[in-house]
Amino acid sequence: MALAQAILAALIDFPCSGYDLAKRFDGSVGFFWKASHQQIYRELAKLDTQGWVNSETIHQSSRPDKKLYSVTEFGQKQLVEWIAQPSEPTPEKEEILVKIFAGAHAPRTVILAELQRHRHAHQLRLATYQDIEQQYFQQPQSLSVQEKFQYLTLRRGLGFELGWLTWCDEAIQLLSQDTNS
Amino acid sequence: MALAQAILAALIDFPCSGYDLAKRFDGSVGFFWKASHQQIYRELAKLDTQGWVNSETIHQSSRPDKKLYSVTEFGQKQLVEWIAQPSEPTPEKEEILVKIFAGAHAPRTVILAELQRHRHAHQLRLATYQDIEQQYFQQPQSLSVQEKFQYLTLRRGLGFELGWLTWCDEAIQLLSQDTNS
DNA sequence: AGTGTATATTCAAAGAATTGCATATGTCAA
DNA sequence: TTGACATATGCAATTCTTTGAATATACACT
Repeated sequence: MALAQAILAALIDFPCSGYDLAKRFDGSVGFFWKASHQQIYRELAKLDTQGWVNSETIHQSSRPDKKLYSVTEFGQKQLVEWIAQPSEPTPEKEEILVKIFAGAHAPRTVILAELQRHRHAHQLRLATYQDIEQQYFQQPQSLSVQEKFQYLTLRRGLGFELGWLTWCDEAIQLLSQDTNS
Repeated sequence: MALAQAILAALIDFPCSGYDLAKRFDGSVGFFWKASHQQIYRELAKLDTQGWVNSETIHQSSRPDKKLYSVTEFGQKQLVEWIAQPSEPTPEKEEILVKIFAGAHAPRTVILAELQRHRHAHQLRLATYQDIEQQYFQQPQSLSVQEKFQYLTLRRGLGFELGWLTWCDEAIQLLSQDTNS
């Protein structure tokens, strides 16, 4: 499973606590690997016992104590080895496509409403990604190595959302033509 | 979980056995909802006890007996109700993007090789989808209702694969420019 | 004084998925 | 006749994920 590696990838440049990691997952890694805070805490504990990360308890006066996690050399080695192992494209699991597949058995209005909802959701995400692109990635040629890789994940996000948007429009158009079923 | 609904959707027009369903999942529904045969058998048994499907044991002389499953009226009602419930876009889980996110820590050649592998995989899938489009969906305007919905799932598949292909090319191009790290 | 929010971690139970195995029968080719 | 392959279904063990909590501190607002 790639959760361990997603955590290592997020932690490697910026050591932080489980709580911070969970928040970080909402903003960057989470765009392509979602994880709840429970998942993250459990995985961190496991990585700790395996020696892939180190933890250091930080006593805080104004807040609850926290554990600061950082990737060990061994952990980094494991991450690089995992990257080198060939992997298949992750199998798709798309609820909306299951709905469309069975769409002939539901009222047309229901299908169209659901398509509109999705269109809207993807529109919002697209706008978010476009904002990030505007703010941080104006000149793709002059990016640092780190930034180039981050830029590429953002580009994939943009492509995803644009693709969904285009498809939603196509679907709405095709299904609005006739009114039967 | 949408596995139950994916099974209903696949079964509703063509009643069949678990074995046939598993094969069917490889060819159509499986493009957007993967499931192993164990998953399918277990879920069918559950749907049977819940009354969402009926099963009829067919004795075969030349082959092992099989159970023919068909969706009940109650099952169909459940499916339509599920379709009407708003759902969020399925959270992404993409290993290759985790790899790219951590890409600065791995040798550039490894990253490029992995991108090439993915490019190839998506190329193959795109070709498959294009073949299906050529064979069955020449005139999108004159499709039956059933076919329209199937066509739309195919269109999403085409968009997916084309999007991946475009991104792989962009990534390979950007990462080939310099050779550091 | 009470309510809400942010920080910070963890447990327990249930549900889902994966992996590997086990069991049959029949056909076809080497 | 042996081995591989297609048909056909299922169990068991493990792992992974999800859901719903519980616990604790501190600050800000009303």
